[in-house]
Amino acid sequence: MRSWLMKSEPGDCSIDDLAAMPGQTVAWYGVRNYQARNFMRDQMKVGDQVFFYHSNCAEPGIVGLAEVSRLAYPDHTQFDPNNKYFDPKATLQTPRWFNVDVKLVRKTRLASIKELRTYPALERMRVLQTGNRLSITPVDPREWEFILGIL
DNA sequence: GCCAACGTTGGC
DNA sequence: GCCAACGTTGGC
Repeated sequence: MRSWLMKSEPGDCSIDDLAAMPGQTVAWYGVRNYQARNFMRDQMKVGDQVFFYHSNCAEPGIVGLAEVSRLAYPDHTQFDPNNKYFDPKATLQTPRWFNVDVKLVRKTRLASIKELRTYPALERMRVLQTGNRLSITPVDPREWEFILGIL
């Protein structure tokens, strides 16, 4: 089992939005970055652990634990011309974008990016590197355990 | 709102 | 296949 960090803009889907979803589950559609897509399509398994992270907001940071609840399948928004994630180069036969489903495990306190940066144990964590823009990053097992310990 | 960092696009 | 221009991300 692997561990991941997945960013979501709270204005788009916050941890409370996730908690209010049927089954507390959300389809992680809209990823349009190949590296992030490949993580979902090629590596994520049902049961993988996820830190749910709020990005591009007043208080960015980890706000909950989640898990992968469905293997990657074609992202339906790529086929819809009226959707902002529409991709004219994608077809039903050759979809370009995939997403997993993510299910809430539990909300946590906010572990802000500012706080996370204070821990030497996390100084190599992907999401804390300057210039990192990947919305999905693998989390080292030691980093996962460390963060669980401070939540 | 600023802007640094990064990914993508497209002309050559 | 290079690389400049452009668009986006996301912390601050």
